[in-house]
Amino acid sequence: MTVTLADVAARAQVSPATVSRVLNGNYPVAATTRDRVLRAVDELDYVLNGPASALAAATSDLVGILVNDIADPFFGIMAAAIQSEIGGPGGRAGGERLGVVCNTGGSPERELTYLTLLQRQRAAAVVLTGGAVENTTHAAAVATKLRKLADAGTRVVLCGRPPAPADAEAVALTFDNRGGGRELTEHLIGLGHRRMGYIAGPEERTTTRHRLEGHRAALAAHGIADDPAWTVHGRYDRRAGYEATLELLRREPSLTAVVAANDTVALGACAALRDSGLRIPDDVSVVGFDDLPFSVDAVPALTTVRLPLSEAGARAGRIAMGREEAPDGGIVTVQGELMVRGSTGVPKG
Amino acid sequence: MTVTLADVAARAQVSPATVSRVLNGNYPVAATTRDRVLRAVDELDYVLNGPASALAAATSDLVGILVNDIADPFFGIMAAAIQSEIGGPGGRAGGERLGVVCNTGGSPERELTYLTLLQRQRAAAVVLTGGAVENTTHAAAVATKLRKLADAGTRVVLCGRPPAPADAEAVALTFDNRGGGRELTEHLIGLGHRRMGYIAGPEERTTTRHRLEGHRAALAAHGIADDPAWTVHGRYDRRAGYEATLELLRREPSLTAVVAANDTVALGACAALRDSGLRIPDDVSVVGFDDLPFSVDAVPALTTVRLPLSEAGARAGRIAMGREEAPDGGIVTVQGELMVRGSTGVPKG
DNA sequence: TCACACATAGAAAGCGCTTGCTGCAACGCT
DNA sequence: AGCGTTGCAGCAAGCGCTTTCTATGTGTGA
Repeated sequence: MTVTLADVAARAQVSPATVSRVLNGNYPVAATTRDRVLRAVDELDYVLNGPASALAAATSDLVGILVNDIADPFFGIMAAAIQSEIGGPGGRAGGERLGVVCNTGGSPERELTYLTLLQRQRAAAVVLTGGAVENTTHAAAVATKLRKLADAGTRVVLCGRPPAPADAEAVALTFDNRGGGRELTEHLIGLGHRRMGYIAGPEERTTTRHRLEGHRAALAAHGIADDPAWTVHGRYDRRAGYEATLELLRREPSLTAVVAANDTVALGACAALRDSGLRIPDDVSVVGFDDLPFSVDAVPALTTVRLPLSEAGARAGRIAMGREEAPDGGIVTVQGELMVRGSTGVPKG
Repeated sequence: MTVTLADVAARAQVSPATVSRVLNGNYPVAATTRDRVLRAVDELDYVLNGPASALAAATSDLVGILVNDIADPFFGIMAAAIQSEIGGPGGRAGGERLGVVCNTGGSPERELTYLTLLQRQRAAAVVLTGGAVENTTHAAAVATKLRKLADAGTRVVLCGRPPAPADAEAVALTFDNRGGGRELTEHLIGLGHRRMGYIAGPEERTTTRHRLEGHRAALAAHGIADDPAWTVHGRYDRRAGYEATLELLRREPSLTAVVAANDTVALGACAALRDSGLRIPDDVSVVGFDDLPFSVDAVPALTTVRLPLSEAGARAGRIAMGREEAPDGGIVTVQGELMVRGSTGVPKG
C-alpha cells in the first residue's frame, strides 16, 4: 500500500541503508548513486515515515512552542518568529522541523501535560514563552519535567519567561518587565501624576509581579504613597481592563492616570474611561505595555513600552535549533523601549 | 537509560502486551492487574514513546492546524478554538492529541511542505484554516496532497476555507464572505453613500475575491457604477490599509466611505483618514470585516461583520476528532452578522 | 462429571527506519 | 609489485511499541 524505504531501494537498485543515507545526507554517497535514489524517490512519490525514523534515530524533528494564549497577538507574534526560525518550511537551511504551537491557556496542568506530550514525542527542542505561574509546587513540577527533557536531549529555551530558580541551566531570554514598568510610571510621574490606578494581570504570574514591582519602585523612588486599593488584578484581556477601570474609578474618582498591565488591558481601560465620560489624556492618562501593532492605532495612540517580540522570538528559535550560541550564563535580559504617544499628558487637576 | 514498556512490565510482573493494553485501554484487563501496572508506570515515571507507538500502530496523535498568519488574531482565535477541541490537555475526554499549529505565512509552498511534514508524521487529522490561494497549479497540488492524506487515514477539515473543486469530498466549514461583503456595502448604500473606496486583500485569495464580489454585487444591485480605480489591493495588515487609504484619497478625494477587507486593514484606514484630517464617520465612513476583539474598541467603534470564529473553529476541531458528524454534503456555510457601530454614518456631502 | 464457552494474559512477529560494522574496489605509496 | 588507504555500499541488529494468535484458568450447562 504505502511506499517504504525498501521500495525505493529496490527501484534504485541499492540497499535501504543507502537510501536512508541519501535522504539524511550525512554520509558519503556517490553522486550517481544519489541521483538514482532521488529519482526513485520522486517516481514513487515516497514520503519518509516520521515515527519510524524518530524511533530508529531516537530523536524527532518536532519543536514545541508553548504559549499562554495563541489568540493573543503577544504570543502570536513570538510564535510566528520562533517558527520562522526553526527551519520549518521556508526557514533557512537544515533539517525541516515541525514547529508545534501548544496553547496552554495559562493553565499549569496543561503546560505540564503538553510537556509530557512533547517528551513522549521525543521533541528536538521546546520553547516556553511568556510569564510563568508562580506556584511553588507547580514550578517544581515544571522544572523537573524540563530537566528530564534536557536529559533526554531536548533543547529547552525560555522566551520572555524568567527562569525559575530550579530551572537552573536553561537558556533564557527574559524581558525587562520591571524596568519597563518603572519607566512607564516614571514617565507619568514626570508629567505630574500622583494619583495613579494600576490594573495588574492575574496574580501568581511572574510577568504580572515584575511589572507591578516596577510601578511600585517608581512610586517609592518619588516618595509617592502606594495605596493598595489602587491596584486591581484581572486577566490579560480587554474585558478585564474595562471592568478593572470601572472598579478603580469607583474606588477613587480623582485618579489622573491608569497604568495597565498590557496594551490589551489598556484598550479596555480606554473604553471604560470613555464610557464614563472621561477624556484621554485630558482627564485621565493611560499607559499600556508591549506595544502590540494595534496600540499605535488606538485613539489617542497608546503610550507604552515596546518589547521586541519578534526579535526575541527569532533569537529563541535560533538557539533552540542550535544555530546560535546560547548567551553566556544562559540568561539575557531584553530591554523594552518607552514609546510616548498621545494617551498620556499633563494632569489637569 | 530511559524507561521502556518492558521495564514497566517487569516491575508489574506482567508481559509488555498487558502494559500496552492497560495504557491504551481497549482490551479487557483485570482490575487488579491494571492497578499493578498503573502503579509501576507511576513509580518508574514512565512516558510512552510516541514514535514507537505511532510506528507500531500506524497512526499518531498529531493533529495539524494550518494557518496563514499566526500573529493575526483572526487565525489565533480559530486555532485556539480548534486546539481546545482536539482534546489536547484540558480538552474533553478521549485520547490526548497534540495540536500542531503550522504557520504558512500564506505561502503555497510552505503550505505544501507542511502538509508533507504532517503526512510524514502520519497525522491523525489536518485542519486548514482561512482563505486559499487561487492558483490553479498550486490548488491542484494541494488537492492531490489532501487526497493522499485522506487515503492514508488522516481526516481533513477545512475551516473558513472554500473547498477547491478538486478537494471533492473534504469536509468544509466556509464563511459567507460574499454575503457579508454585500451586507456591509448595502448598509453603506442605505445610509446614502455612493462613492466608496474598497481596500481588498491580496489578489489570488479566495477570501479576497469573495468579499470583493459581495461588495460589487451590492453596487450592481443598486445601479452604482463600479470604478475599478476605487479598488486597491494590499496585504491583510494595518499598514496596507493605511497606505491603500492614502492612495484611494489621492485618486478620489471625494470618497464618503472606505470598505476594508478586514478589521485590521480598517484600522489602518482609520489612521490614514485621521492623519489626513478627515473625521470618521462625519467625513468618511469606514467598515471592516471579522469583528475581531479590538474592533469594538476602535474610536469610533468599527461597523463590521462578525464571524463566529471561535464556534466555527470548535466545530471544525470536533469534526476533525470524529467527535461530531460531518455535515451532509460535507459543506456548511457559516453566516456572519452585520454589526453596525459608530464608524459609519450618513454622508455629509 | 465432562465438554465447552468465556475472560484474561503471554509469545512473538513485525511496523519502517538508522547505523555500526564489514566488505570490496580502486587508488597511491615505497 | 606489494600493501596500506580511502571511498562507497551492504548487512543486520535493533529502536519500543501494537496486535494477532495462542494458552491457560475459571465458570457453566447437560
